[in-house]
Amino acid sequence: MKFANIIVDISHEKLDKTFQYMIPEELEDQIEVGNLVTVPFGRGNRELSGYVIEISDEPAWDVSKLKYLIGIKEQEIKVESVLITLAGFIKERYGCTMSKALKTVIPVRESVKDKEKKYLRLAISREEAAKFYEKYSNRKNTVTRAKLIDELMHVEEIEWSAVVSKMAVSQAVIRGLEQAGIIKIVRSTVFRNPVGHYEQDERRLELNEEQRQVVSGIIRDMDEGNLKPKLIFGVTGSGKTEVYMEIIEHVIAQGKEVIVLIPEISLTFQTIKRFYRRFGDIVSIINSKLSKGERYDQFRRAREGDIKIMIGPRSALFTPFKNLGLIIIDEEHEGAYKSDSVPKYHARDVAIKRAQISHAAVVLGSATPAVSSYYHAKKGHYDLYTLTKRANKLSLPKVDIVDMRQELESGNRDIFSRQLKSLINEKLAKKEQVMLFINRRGYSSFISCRKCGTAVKCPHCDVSLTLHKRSNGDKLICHYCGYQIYAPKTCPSCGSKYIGKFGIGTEQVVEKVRQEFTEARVLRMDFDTTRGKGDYEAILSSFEQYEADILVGTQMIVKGHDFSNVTLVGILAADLSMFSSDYMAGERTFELLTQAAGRAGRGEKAGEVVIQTYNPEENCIVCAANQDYEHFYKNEIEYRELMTYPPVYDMMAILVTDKNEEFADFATKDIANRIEKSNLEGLRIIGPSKASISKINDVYRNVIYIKHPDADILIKVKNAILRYLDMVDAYKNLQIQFDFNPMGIY
DNA sequence: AGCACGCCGACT
DNA sequence: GTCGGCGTGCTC
Repeated sequence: MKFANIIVDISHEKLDKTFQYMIPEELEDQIEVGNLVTVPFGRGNRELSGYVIEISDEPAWDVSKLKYLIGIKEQEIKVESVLITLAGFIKERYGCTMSKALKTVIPVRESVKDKEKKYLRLAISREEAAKFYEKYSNRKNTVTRAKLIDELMHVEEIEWSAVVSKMAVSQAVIRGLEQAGIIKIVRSTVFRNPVGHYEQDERRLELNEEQRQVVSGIIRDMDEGNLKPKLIFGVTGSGKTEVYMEIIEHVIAQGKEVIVLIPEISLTFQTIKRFYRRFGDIVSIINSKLSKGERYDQFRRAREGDIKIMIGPRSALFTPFKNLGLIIIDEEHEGAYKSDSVPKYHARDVAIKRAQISHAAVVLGSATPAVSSYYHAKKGHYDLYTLTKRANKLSLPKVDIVDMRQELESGNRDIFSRQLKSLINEKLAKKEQVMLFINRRGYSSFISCRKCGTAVKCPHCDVSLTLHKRSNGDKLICHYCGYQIYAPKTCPSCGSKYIGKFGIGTEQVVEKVRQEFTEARVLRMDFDTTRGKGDYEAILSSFEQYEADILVGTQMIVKGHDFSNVTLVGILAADLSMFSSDYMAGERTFELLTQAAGRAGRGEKAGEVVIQTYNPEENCIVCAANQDYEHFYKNEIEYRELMTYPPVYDMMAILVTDKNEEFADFATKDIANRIEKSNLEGLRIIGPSKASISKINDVYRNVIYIKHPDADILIKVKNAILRYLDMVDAYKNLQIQFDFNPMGIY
């Protein structure tokens, strides 16, 4: 007798566990992990479907209470079984429930109505049709019938909609011919193709020597069965995409499939077009703008072998390819690869896992590799390939660091340094464009009292409210819970009139730019101005077409867009993201600055970059200015080693939240004590402490960090905590969340 | 989630 | 005495 552990296909917390069923003898050798099966469930034995996630020889439950599963719903399991194994990995490592993990991994079978396409065909032989054609064309009132038959005799099959719209044949005619048995209507489900159609274009760029070496090296590794992840460290403009395409071509030629991950933000029309041109219809994309139905279609096309290359963000990782050969992660350092909702998985780790299961290769690419990736490459866990030459022979921009403390000392209290100001004027005069980048994260514009110093905070969250200009009166909005009030005129805590906005946001920068450079046309790009569907592209293309002189924006302006006429990039405040005690702040700042600086001088004209900062000696800023990754890395990894932070140690954040502050505190302490008592060698515990945002939406947040060089130990601790919480009744409703190697600090 | 069971009030 | 209101708890 064999037993199957099954996750039932219902999304509810209470059912979020496995249920064990007996496997009928006749199904015993058919059932595998990954099978979709039907089971009797509950008192009424209603039939539910569920996934088999484990098969065992021993019952884990009172046998008299076990039922037999009914049958296998779908034979097609190979892909699902890979994905379910992947879900198991996600559940285990990132600490979520199995059904949550399954839901991220397997596309929900929505009630998707396939778009039906109707085609017309002849129902009779061509010779017979010719007779009818004769007959109809000789009559006066049946010319359209004749026309349609004639067409069908030549092309065999026409789309219904084309017949009606282009040939101006009415429905009555079609129906008449159908009833006469001359034509038939063929229905077929068509998959929605979000890309549209492109001509394949055989022209390709000639690879340079360096690119060729990387390509042949990686291909050789793959063919020899060395499936260690490959990291391509290629400077901006070194032609990584060309390298990817060569490797992809090799994999496709072997009859295998490819997943290409790119950060959502750089999923631009150009990128897609490039892939489409090279590989044609076997390419598809998914992105967050696709509807669930469209997305499901794409996955189904992949599973049915219609497409071989899937391009998309994080979630493209779960494309149900049956014979996956390669996963490429472009811009692998991007924070977007880490999910910010549960399960908080990192696409890089999950990709490596999936590749391992399917014996596929993983290629990571970046101009500024994540510290952890470079660390793994140096340790020999990844194979390192480098591209040092800029394929298009552009020179690096000239970067200056301006010490804003000195500006202040010499009496300039403006947000623009004198140098930046004069450079902007210079560029404007030359009819060149300028990008101004403001790092709004962690320093948005809030209102505070000059007298008592308190900032106006959200009553439900432990954050300052952010000022938003509105025509009907300025508002203060909480970015976490959405709470909003009209901006007060006096300080709510001391009543002082000296209350005002503090800090800078994009809106203020635009205002200041308009004051300072009255002639300049200014565009703003941030979260607020890109909410609509095509907003993002609209702003970029408008700037591209020189409809503005200055583009002011947040992080999103620095990612991957090349404007040939931009010759100056101003980084208004480089250090704003470094105020926190966040161990990744340096890495993020370095990446951001390097990327921002890289936006200048992408055309023929040389570029200039001004970095304004209050910490001009800070390592990440100096290295970013010099475009010196190696030096930055060396410094950063020393710090991580010293502090035993990832990637040197693995780290798990344990977030404990509850509406009742005392209870949350008590529970967190209790959990921390349990961990401490376990006395695991080498385990380091930080906390318990309040999260840096200690309250969101009236829920109190505490955090504990545990660190250990071995990720498996952390996972064991996590599982022990979960078991403990399950045992204690008082913790039944306690919310606990895990984050493995978090991208920052809570 | 969905269904049975159960413990109350208002009906034939 | 019975029908059905929804509140509660379980589902291998």
